[in-house]
Amino acid sequence: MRRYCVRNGIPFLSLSPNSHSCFTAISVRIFSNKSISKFDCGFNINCLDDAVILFKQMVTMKPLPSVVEFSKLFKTMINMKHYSAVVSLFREMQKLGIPINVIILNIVINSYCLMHRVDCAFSVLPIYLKNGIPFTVVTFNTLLRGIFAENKVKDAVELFKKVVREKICEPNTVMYATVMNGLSKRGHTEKTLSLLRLMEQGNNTKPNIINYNIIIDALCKDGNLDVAINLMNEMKQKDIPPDIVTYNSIIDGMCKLGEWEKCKTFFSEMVNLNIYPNVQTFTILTDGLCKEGKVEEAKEVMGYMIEKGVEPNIVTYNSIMDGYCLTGQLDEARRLFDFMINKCIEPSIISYNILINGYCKKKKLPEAMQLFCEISQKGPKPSTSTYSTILQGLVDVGRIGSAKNIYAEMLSAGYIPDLYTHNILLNGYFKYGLVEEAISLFNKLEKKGENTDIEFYNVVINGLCKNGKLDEAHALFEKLFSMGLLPNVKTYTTMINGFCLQGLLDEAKDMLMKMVGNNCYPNNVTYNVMVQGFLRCSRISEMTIFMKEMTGRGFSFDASTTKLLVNIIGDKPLVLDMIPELHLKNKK
DNA sequence: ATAGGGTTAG
Repeated sequence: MRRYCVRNGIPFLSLSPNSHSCFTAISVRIFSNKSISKFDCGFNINCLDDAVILFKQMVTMKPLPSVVEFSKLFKTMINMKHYSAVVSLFREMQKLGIPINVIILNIVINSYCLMHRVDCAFSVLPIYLKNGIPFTVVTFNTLLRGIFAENKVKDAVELFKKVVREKICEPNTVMYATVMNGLSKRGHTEKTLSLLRLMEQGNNTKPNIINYNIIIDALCKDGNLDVAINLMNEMKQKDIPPDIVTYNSIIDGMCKLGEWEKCKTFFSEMVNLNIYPNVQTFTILTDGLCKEGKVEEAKEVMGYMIEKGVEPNIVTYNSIMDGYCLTGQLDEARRLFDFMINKCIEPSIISYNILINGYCKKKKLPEAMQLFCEISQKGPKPSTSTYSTILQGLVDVGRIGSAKNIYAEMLSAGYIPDLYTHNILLNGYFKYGLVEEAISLFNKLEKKGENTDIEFYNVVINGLCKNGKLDEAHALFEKLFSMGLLPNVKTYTTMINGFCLQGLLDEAKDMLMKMVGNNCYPNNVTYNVMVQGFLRCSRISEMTIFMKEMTGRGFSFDASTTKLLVNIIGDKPLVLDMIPELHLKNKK
């Protein structure tokens, strides 16, 4: 029997079946992301070359290795992110007439999806038909994931409906989970919940713990903890006990609302149920505390977790470092950074990004730039986020020209800007009045038709409003619905503000009605924007009524409203007297 | 041998 063997990193065929250092093709052990110190523990594929060499050997073997071996190889290549190479090798297989099956085709589809080439993924479908290979639920599930990854929510939902309606395949819990996750991560919590309810009605697809966890996490991220906890109780009743993921989501939601007492309650509850907090649970706590500026308490949590035998990981340290940056303790952040290195925990690119961001937020651009240069010499490879962070820093100090240069540098270095990058740039262009530049970039990006989300449109709508192009902004807003993008509270608030700035109070009020009608509820910013609109138009009595509703719901005037009040009616005590609540707030 | 859930930075 022929066997594979590796010596000095070079794989070759061995005909010695009894050699201990050799493994059969079936038991080929392939390691990708984990680095392996010894070669004698199996067949290691550590780079693309290894994979290609192995492939070349495999295709010359007689008899040919089974398609299972090819699948394993391809999967390993996917783990190493060599997606396009998988496609090339697959083409090679086809050329050589090597038999294929549904699994290897699904893997090819996944490769295209991971390359963000859903269009190409679809072009694989005819190969199934030509070879008489039936699609499986995995085929469509992989496609759905790919479509969502390109933010094409509407297309994904359409495909899902088509699959169900035309009974192309029977959706299973995984497919529901994929669609639910795709929807929930893009703000469609309502639809995600509807899908859970739809699953409950069917006989074959009763929701499992993963389906519940997806919607619970989405609700928690929305701050809708009441509904999340109701669902958790529902799970318990249905004999699907919540697990560590469920509790971590709930605790994260509670932390972000600053509900520390409830955090503790759930923490105790999970421990009582023998679900032990893990490093993620504790990191949720350190992160939550740091985000509130309570870095010292976060450090106490870290001490506690170590006491309990749970080792902090890089995410934990990063969260605390970010806490230091947020509270302006940049030196402390830098100490911690060095501490990590001393503990042999290599700072990740995220650690660098946090520190760079810390400097940028303090407007210490030279320090930020220096760190940026440092990593290009040693340390982790900069990420798209690193560039975005620097861009944001430059935009914040008004250095649009430098930002443009860095952006160009980023492109020429082969980085693919993401939504954040473009949002920062567009926002910068609009903010400094480079409207032409902004619109031209927007048109270019929109023409590509992918990688846009609601935040992207929020930036553009806001920019148009602030630059006197309300009509264009409004038209874009209306277009969102036909694109399957759901305006969020920011979108509506931006439009309301746009109307208010032009004195179009009635349009602003209509928009407020519209958002509530679409199950999107005004937040503090929305209320403040409305109040400022009323103020600017001196519609004080309407404002008073509106304000009663606002304070009744627990919202209050923010700094910008107070400032406007001082400017407009600061010396008119008579008007102030008409607004008793405000009087109270100002005295506080 | 292929597809699904929770933590960090912009």
